[in-house]
Amino acid sequence: MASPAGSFETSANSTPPAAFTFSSPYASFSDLLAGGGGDDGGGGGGRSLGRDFAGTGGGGVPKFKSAPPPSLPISRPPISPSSCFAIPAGLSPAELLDSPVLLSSANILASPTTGTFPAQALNLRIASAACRPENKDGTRASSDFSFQTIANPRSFLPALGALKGHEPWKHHDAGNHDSGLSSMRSNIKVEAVAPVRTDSFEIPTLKANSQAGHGSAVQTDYGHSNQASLALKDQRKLDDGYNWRKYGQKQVKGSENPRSYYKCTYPNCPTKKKVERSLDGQITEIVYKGTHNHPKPQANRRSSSAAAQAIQGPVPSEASENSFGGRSGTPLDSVPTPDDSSVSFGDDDVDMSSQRSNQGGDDYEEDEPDAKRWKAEGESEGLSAAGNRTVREPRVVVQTQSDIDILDDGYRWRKYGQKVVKGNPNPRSYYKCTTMGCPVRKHVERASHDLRSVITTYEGKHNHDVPAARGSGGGGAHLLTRPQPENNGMAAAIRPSVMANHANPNNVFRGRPGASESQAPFKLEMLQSTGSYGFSGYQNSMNAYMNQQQQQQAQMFPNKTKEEQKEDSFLDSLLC
DNA sequence: CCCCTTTGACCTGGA
DNA sequence: TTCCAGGTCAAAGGG
Repeated sequence: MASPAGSFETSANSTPPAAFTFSSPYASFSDLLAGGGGDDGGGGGGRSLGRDFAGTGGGGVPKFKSAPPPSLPISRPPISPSSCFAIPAGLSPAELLDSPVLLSSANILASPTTGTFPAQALNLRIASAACRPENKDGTRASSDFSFQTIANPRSFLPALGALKGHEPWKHHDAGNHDSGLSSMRSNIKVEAVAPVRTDSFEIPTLKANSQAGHGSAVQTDYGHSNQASLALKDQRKLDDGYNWRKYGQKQVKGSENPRSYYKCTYPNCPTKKKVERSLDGQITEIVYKGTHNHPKPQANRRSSSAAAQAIQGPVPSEASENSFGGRSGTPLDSVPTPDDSSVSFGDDDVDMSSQRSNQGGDDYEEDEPDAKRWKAEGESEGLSAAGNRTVREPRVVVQTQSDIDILDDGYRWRKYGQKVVKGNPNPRSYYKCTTMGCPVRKHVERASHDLRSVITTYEGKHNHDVPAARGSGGGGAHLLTRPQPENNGMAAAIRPSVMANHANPNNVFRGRPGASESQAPFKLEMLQSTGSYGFSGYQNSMNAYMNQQQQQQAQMFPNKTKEEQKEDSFLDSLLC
């Protein structure tokens, strides 16, 4: 099966789907609204949801697979990472990635939900691609985009810790006390410490329209693409601080890359990971499953990672507090890095594992993104209050690439996995609602035929209100992730698809027309012409609702609010 | 001897 | 019911 990056690369190199272009027809989100996403190369015009899904089903996949291994257009190495990525002091690259700076172009396939690039897969694949031999014709594929990378993202950790790691425990304790729900899940919130976002250091940017305009000196070169660094990176990717035992390997259909299966060797630790390597040995994908229920092993562990650590060198101390309550043994272990996959996915490491262990589940892996697992979870979770029992009823939202910004549906999501599923070469990002005790998950993937279309499937019902919008005051950095009233009609259109199922009796949307249609998909047309669907009126309710929620949140999470305000103002300052 | 990888067979769930 | 694909098991072998 094609890997996410494989798809990305292929898309870039091979004949793209008709609907996929790298030169965005939309200068802005509002342009998209005006354009309606219909003039995207002839394939998208007036395209219906059904058509999109029909397209997703598979026809293109085999073609995808059959295509020769593409080479990613990479600008010429070597470029110093520092030269290709100038980040103001104190700025987390992760935040940068969430900022409109990197989302100004609709061409960039950022995470549909967070606006963050799927760097986990992306950077790995990019790294792989960078080392890939040239095309048969002796050239690297030309393209209008290139990738850059930060070879040693740890250099940004101080900023990361300063920005994102402040008071992580306090932050979550607040939430913990606030709920009578499971105490386990709420214990740790790693989003501020090692969220998926933090793995997004290596990012694609468009050569042609690199985010100038936003004051961020983002260049577009693939720095540190030499084999040595990549070898080290690969080593680190596998060597994420935990000890793994390989228990299987398979040749996955549709992909020339063998997939290896690893288990964490720690007793009773349910964590597994899949590692896919390209033929040249480069890691192309790492997918984590489950979460560690233990701290990382000490530095003197037997694994070869010691060597990597020696090379890595020490890391800021604040980062070490971010791992397992600061009990982490080594700097390396404790630092979330883009390459430290276990950490990047490991925001679940803590909360989920504790929950699991407390529940006495041995190999129960809540993070299993598969439908199977979800089903099992739905059966076993039972969940909190009666009436809140999870009903895994997929709801699907199709959005265009340019709608990435509105995929923030108001809830806060934590990415816990990613997987390439059959029928779609694009990776499916798995997210779960960060509100403790909330069973809702969603997975997001791009349509196989129209990379600008994003399919979001919601599972379960939120048992809480929509959290207060971060930076709702209009901070620049959140303009995209937190849509503003002028252009967030689609965001509002998305949100109720979740909220409609609220168990909260105070949910102001209870009476919203169509609220009972919990499974009714929001179609592309709905997203593109909100007015015709009466969402403009809904927006008013939405705004009112958000205000209400913000007030509540301000009372419930004063620290959090301050914290986020700090973040917002900080990010705002970067955009000035 | 221990730990790890390899690898073919087996299991399971979905179509 | 059958087929298929993904995931897992476990024996064998190597370092």
